[in-house]
Amino acid sequence: MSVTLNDIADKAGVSLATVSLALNGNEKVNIDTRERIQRIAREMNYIPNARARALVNKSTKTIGLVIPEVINPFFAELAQSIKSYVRDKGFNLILCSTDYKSDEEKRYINMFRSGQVDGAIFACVGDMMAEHNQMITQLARENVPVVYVDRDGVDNELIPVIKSDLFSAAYQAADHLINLGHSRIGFIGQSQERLAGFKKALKEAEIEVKEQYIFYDYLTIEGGYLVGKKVATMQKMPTGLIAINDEMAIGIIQSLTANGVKVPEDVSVVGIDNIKMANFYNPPLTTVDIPVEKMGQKAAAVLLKKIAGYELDPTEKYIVFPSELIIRASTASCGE
Amino acid sequence: MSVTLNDIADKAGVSLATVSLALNGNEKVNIDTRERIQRIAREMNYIPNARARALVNKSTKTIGLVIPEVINPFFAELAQSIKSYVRDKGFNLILCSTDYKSDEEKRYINMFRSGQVDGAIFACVGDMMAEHNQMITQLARENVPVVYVDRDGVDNELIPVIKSDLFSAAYQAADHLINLGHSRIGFIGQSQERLAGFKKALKEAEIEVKEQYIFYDYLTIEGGYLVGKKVATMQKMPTGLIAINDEMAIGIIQSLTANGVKVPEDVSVVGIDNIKMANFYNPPLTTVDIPVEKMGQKAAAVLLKKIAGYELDPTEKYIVFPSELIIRASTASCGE
DNA sequence: CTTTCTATTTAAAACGTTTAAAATTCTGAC
DNA sequence: GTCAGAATTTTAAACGTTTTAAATAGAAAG
Repeated sequence: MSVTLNDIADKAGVSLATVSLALNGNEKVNIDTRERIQRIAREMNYIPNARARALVNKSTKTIGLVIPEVINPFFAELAQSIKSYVRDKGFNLILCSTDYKSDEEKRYINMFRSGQVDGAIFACVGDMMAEHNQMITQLARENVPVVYVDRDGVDNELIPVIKSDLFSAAYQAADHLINLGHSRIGFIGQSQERLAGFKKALKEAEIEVKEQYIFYDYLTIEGGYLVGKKVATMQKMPTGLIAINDEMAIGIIQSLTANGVKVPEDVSVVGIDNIKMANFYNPPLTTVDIPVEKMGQKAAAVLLKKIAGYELDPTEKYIVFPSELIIRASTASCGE
Repeated sequence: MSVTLNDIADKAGVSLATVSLALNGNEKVNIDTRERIQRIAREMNYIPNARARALVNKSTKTIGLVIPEVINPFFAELAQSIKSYVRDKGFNLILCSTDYKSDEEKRYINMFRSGQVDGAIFACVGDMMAEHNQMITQLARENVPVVYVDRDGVDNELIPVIKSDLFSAAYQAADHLINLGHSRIGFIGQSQERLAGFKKALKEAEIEVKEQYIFYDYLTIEGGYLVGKKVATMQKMPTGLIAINDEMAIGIIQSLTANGVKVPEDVSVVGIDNIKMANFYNPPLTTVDIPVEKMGQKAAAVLLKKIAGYELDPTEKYIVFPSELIIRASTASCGE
């Protein structure tokens, strides 16, 4: 159907090898022949067959990105930045969203094992069952380059980690609320590391951590909405709330407002991530900025370096990006 | 490095062909041999090489999705729904975002021509230069299955179209504002079809279309923000505004609010798309629902049908999904 | 013990490239 | 005109599967 090297060879009256060499710009083939072949190839509208190339080069020029979902703006931005980076280097991105299902993740891992990609980035969150991590480690042992984003691994030598400072992000958020005079502060999310940062800040301020102010709902807008509902019906509401991501924060604010609780007058809410919408929400969201774009770029750079076969610098095996508090209008001094 | 059919053949003491047949569950190979080979393959941790398979099967079990950007929730949802659908059928999704650049789109088209995917969905918006459409048509002629989403093509026989009723969406939005008593109505966006729907509604109500109320900014939150700024400084503001997508609507509301113009008291704003955030925004956004998820599924279904080599039903060559007005709190009766 | 089927296995080609090594052609020097 | 060496071209293997056609083994029947 489509034009092959052989077709060109026939038309040009040379061997297939010469054509291949010529089209790859090999200096060994005579300049006249080379240009003639290139012209003929152009005329015949030749496009090299990627599948055949992949087989012999042992490379598909494609990398896999595993995330829980695309709808989540944090991961969308991550995907965007990784895509831009790798594309500049001639790679494509296979988007692998798991919908938080471990079976999906396993399927992707097996796909990666089959050589369909040259490397992979895992940016999944949530409770990582041992089995996944083992499978991913196994994958890496089979010499498929892998990097983790915002997810800790067992062996950074094998799988480098690029992450944000989860601990500090939560600490900064809590610290901000404490400085505003809040003492009944809640936390919503499932991240151990962030919870630890939160607790540290409270402890330093000698504020007791109240279990009833800690929620473990889904990390979505809807999850946040549910939490807001619960909070609104408490006899003694917290006056400050920290959500593990901006989407939840928005859901919380929305349901608080719907239930007659004013933000920030009655309750202050802080998000984490600083997604684009945070700045455009009503009220504009106080949040902790995570440099997703930079993280994505770095993760991509490290992955491509591994794919190219270079040794990583020791500093590239575990990179932590700092977070930054962004004060907007969803937080205010404690009114009590 | 990794285990091949040959390795298994050696260990099992049979030929490579037998192994291949056995692992594919071919009934011709003796049940005992078959099970023995399967066991050995399992023990050796065998995974078939996707690259080799792709070459001989002339299929990568991968499809390409071209969209302007992932960050845009509309396209994120589209991507999500297409991904889920095709994955159930054993395909993977290569995410191709163009950042609205035509060169990027061309690069992707060439990649598709090289056989890196089994088919492609183009969901790009904006001004489609003739050159792209020609290249895509050419791609389709070379027997790469292609479908368009929300984008018209020249030849639906060659490239089926799955779209929402762009015209009616704008008509419904305008009609809603008119019913609320508005007569100074603005329109923001770059879609000819939608603009036509908008104009039709005004014409039916015998309202004049004012050029100064029509804006052609970027289809992003920031674009909306700029429009809002412009509107807020007009001596005679429109009292109703229709944005081509919800993100712009949100940007508009945000800048209007920041400039002391109240929504919906002073100005009513209608979006289009009904993204998740629309329901959680403050105020909740009146918008026109586009059934993205269904559209994505349908597009995927049609594409896979083409890939499988089936003829499409005549009804599958041009499918229009209806839109639905969702009234929330960003619109109100005209106060004047 | 042939013969004829059937059941099972295998050899070999094909997919479309890349590339190392071998073969050929060309050059200039003697 | 020969020869060494360089320049150019070609042969052939390799990548790891799938699949068709051919080969072999086994069983049943005469």
